[in-house]
Amino acid sequence: MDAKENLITSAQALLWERGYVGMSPKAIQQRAGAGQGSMYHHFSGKAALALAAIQRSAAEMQAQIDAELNFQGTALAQITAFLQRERDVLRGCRMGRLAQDPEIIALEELRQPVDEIFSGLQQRLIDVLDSGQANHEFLYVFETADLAAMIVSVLQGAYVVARAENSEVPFKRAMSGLLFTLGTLTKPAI
Amino acid sequence: MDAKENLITSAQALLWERGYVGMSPKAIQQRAGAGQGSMYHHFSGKAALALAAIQRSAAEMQAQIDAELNFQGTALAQITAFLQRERDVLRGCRMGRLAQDPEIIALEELRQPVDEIFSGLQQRLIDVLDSGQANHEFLYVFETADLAAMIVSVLQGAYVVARAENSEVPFKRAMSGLLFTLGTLTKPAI
DNA sequence: GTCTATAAAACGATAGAC
DNA sequence: GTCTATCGTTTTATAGAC
Repeated sequence: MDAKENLITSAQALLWERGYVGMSPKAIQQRAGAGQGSMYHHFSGKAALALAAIQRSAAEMQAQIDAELNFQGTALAQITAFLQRERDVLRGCRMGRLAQDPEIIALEELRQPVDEIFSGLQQRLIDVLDSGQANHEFLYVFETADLAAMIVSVLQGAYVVARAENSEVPFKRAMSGLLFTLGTLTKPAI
Repeated sequence: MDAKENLITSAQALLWERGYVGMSPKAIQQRAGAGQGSMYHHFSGKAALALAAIQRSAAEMQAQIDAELNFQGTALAQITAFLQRERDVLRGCRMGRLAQDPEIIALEELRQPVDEIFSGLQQRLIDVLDSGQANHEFLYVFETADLAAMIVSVLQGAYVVARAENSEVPFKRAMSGLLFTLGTLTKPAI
């Protein structure tokens, strides 16, 4: 087993569960099955290890997003598929979790990967919506950047509300509401 | 100055900024200008003080929501006014912040006030949307619970994305996108 | 009610042996 | 590379004087 790898995956899990503030070096080491010496040999400290873990998580998410929003089918079909993929709702979003952490937000280098995921996802959605506009899939001309920001926000907010209520129900409702409203943009009222 | 009051408002601020995990008794005391003895005289410990602070914050938010969604004007007008009120975007939502905290979610009594705020806000929005449906303000018949969950989620998620990008821009875009889509539900395509 | 003293454990890291 | 020992600080209290 590669201790350095174990430390990174361990930190990834703890950042997801407890955030930067709630993650201690000791907890990382125990979960990784590594000692103090090992951790401080591979990383200069908690911040450096967290950076490696965040970058890894960001890369994993980016790969998933790239695979999902792949420009096949209509804009609505792509976005629907993206929104309906299986998610561990009550666990929340790895990146959204970090956006709430005061230390992540305070340290530019830790916030940057989080920023890039959200900026990149929005741009991807803008591209999809723009192609939908070009193909006249929508009944309206709209600011695609606004719709993209709204879609990402529904997803992030639905995780938040689900955790608050300790239930997947509000998440599913928010997705249904979003898919309904997006649907009305493509077909006229009855 | 009432030390007990100072301790509660101090804990409210720290919960907002740093969450339960990131808030230490010492920090609460310093911000409140109170000593150890004072805090432990008024509260049995960190959890008890946090509960008082969360309940206070929840009550304040509930009062604000009640004042804002007050059944005057059309459903769209009420929701628009609610969404457009001034917000300290980069500070985020007090309650949404707590929903991400592992210790808040783990302790039923700490999560409950957070749950109630979100459940209550959704119910309020459902009532507003139902009255809009009854008055035939919309072009569509839809599941008002789904739309309510979506609206609350956009708001919560927009805070998250704004913090991730350290910018109010995505928040404003999400609001614009939401108001546009809600608008299309009330008037036909051109 | 508030103060100061005390304390066991955890935090975040360093040092040096192996 | 990993281990153990050590370190100063912070955490989350408790105890008892005032």
